[in-house]
Amino acid sequence: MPELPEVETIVHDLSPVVTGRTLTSPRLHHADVLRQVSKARLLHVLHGNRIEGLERRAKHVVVRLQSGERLVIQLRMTGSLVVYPAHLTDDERRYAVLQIGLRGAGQLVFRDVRRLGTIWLLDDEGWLAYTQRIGPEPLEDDFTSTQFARQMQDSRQAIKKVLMDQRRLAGVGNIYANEALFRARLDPSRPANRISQSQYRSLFRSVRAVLREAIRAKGTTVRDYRTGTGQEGSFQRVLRVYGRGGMPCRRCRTTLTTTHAIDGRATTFCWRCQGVRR
DNA sequence: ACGAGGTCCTGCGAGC
DNA sequence: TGCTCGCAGGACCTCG
Repeated sequence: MPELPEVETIVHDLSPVVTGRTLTSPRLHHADVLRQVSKARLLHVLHGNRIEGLERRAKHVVVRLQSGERLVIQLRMTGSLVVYPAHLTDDERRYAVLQIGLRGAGQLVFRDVRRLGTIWLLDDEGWLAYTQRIGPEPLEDDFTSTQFARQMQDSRQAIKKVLMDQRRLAGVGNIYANEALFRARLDPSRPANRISQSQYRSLFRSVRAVLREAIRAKGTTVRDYRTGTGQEGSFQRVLRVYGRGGMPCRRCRTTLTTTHAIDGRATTFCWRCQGVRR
């Protein structure tokens, strides 16, 4: 579920709460979420360790530990990360995958209903390999429209799919891909290698604008997503296309269309504004 | 090398 | 009411 703006919000909210805390009695309730680390090793490394900082890379939460390792959590569709008081209610314990005591500040809990989320424990070398597989961060100050176009333009695949390809660009998922393409007035199914440089400039600005606005709104809550303080985001109120199939285009009142033709994911667009052939 | 498609999970709402 | 089916914000892996 959470894409770049949601993870940015979670990290922003939780960072001041968890940074500098010593970790106590970690508990893992579902070992099937682990990648490249055993349960025994994860618990051993976490216990007594200290959180140096909380960061975001693409859609992933990165917990930097004093020991030098990084605990990486991919929230995927239904994952959430929340700090609860020391004792969890039954509701809070439900779907808990990993809970870690924070000395003096309750518990850090990774919850995930569908359990598609994953947990990684990486040393410097593992982290380097991990982060190098992911494309550039779209909101970095020095990221340019030219770089952006270079990441996409060699593919014959639909631009929407390419935009969501994490190896090409970090952090854009289905919601913001739909929104950015609408704003740039681009047909989501257009092959990436058939998009002009000026259209790439427009898409670049749209991607950055929509991500920034969504961060300001603390993310988009469709169902499960909550901020680090347990609140709903508010960007769902101003979505222009995502989830609005059958409703009128906010720009021209034409009925919006939803298809699953691109990579099997819900794609909503305005055929008139985005120049889609019917 | 690239792209298509399957897979990991559970919950929910629609439709019968 | 209760069942089945399809769908859901993601990313990885295998196959061709």
